[in-house]
This record gives sequence, C-alpha cells and structure tokens, in this order.
Amino acid sequence: MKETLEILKRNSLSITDSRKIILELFLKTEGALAHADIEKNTAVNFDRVTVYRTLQTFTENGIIHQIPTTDNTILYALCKDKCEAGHHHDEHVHFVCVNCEKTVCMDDVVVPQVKLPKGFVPLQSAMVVKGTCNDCKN
Amino acid sequence: MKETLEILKRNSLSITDSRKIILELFLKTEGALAHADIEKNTAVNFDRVTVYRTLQTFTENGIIHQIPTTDNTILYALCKDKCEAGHHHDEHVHFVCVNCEKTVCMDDVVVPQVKLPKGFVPLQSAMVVKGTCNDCKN
DNA sequence: GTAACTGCAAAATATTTGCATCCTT
DNA sequence: AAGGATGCAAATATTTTGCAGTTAC
Repeated sequence: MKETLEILKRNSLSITDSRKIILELFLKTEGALAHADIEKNTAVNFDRVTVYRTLQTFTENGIIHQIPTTDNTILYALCKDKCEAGHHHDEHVHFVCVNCEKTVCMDDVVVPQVKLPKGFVPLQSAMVVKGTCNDCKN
Repeated sequence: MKETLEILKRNSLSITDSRKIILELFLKTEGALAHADIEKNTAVNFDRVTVYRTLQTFTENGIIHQIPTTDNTILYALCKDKCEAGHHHDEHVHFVCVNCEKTVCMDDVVVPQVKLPKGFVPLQSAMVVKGTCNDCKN
C-alpha cells in the first residue's frame, strides 16, 4: 500500500480509490491483467469507463505497459524499472502459458537484438513466447 | 490468380468469391492486413460476417497467421511456407513502421531463441519490432 | 475554490450467433 | 442432391464521448 501511494505520487497523479485499488491489484498479481480481469478482481465495482481511463493514465505515465496478444485484447503489466512517461523500456520477454493461460513478464530475460534488412531501423522490440510455465510442467 | 486457386484447393476449401478475392488481396499486399483493411480494399462489399468467417477459415488452415499487436486489433499476414493447419511455424520477425504504420513480415529474420528461467518450456515465439521501415528512412 | 476524477447515459464500434437462401461440388 | 458458404437480422460485447456531480489537493 505504501508502494502504491509512492508510485502515484511519483507520477503526480491524484490519489483516488480506483487508482489505489487497481494499482494495488497489479502489485499483488504475478502475471499480466486484461481489462476484464480487473473488473472481475476488484471488490469495489468501478464503472467500466473508470477502468479504461485508469489504465490509460497508468500507461501514459509509464506505470504499466501493454503486452501484444493475438486475441484482440490488450494485456497490461507493471513496468518494473526503467519505464518513463511516453518512453517505455519494457524490452523483456513475455511468456504466455498455453495451459493455465497466465501471462508473465520475464524481467530478467532481455529481448535479443536481431539483424534487420537494410533500411530498417529498430526502435523497440517486443517478444512473446508461448509454452508451458513452471507451474504447469508435469 | 492461379496461385489463389492452388492454395484453396490444397486446403480442400471450396472456391467462393469471397475466399478468392480476400486471398488475392493478401497475395498482392506487401504488409499485414487488419479486418478493417480488408473491408476497405475489396471492391465487392462482403458482409462483415463473411470477412470474419473467411479470416477464421484461413487461419485454421494455416493460410494466414495472426500478428500480435498492442492496440486490440488483430493483424493477419500470409504464411509463406511451413504453416500447416493447427500448427503454425511463423517464427519470423514482424516489423511495424512507426511512421507509415505498415506491418511487414520479415520472413528471413528468424526469431532468436532465448534462455528462459527453469521450468519454462517454449513452444512458439513471436517478435514484433517497431521502428522506421526502408521506405520511411530519411 | 479549482481542477481533476468519477459515474451515468448514450453513442459508436466490434464481434458472435441463428437461420433461410444460395452456391460449390 | 447435399453440404457448405453467404447474407441478413439481431443479440452481445467492447470502447468512446459528453456531461453533471463529486472528490483531491
């Protein structure tokens, strides 16, 4: 809770219930969250719109980042360290478990550089690995 | 057009106008296409539903594959070679140009292996690189 | 007190499903 | 002729916008 307040203050965001509770949820959740997960997992029932706006604010301030998916949802996860407003450095690997369907950020696994064809200049890369996670191996 | 028919026959799909025209569009398009692009770029106006179903059929048959995005749309692109029904091998890098917003498949750039933490078993990986493409460098 | 945030209502957009009709084989 | 694909209608779901009331500072 202390961390929650610190994060909000650091980003000069006013302290409101929805922000506190949603950020709290991110802090205590291991994996990534979709919009729907947030609606499900908060005791207080915020308006859908508030959730949208809160996620947008957090993203703009570099508190969370988006994870690309192939199922037209957006997943969000906490930015661990170097993210700043407008300029994300979430160059770590995201792992999606095909069994339990959890998505986790592997903050220690850095996305490797690839050699692109002539004329292409990379700015940012994202990597998503699918497979079985350490809870689901058998 | 000949290729279009071959692809449909190879996958035992019946030859219909929508399938021919949508597949044709993929064959002549360099980058990836979103649902909306397809509705825009086909002269004949198919029902939205038909486009959904056609994309689903193509995906299930390994004719096209989905590209992960962070803006809750799904992008689709032709599978160049080794895709088979139910088992995609689209382990190449996707490049999204931040300027012209085109997404292209870099079929020759293979997604590098990464070392995952203990217990995680990778099955498939996807990589999306953002930057400026060879048309937009200045 | 003021600016910013929330909740409600409603609009706009996107996706899915059922069913009758039409087309491919 | 039979099975499958399409188009339409409608149900569902998702996202965005405007505005009035409330809250944080």
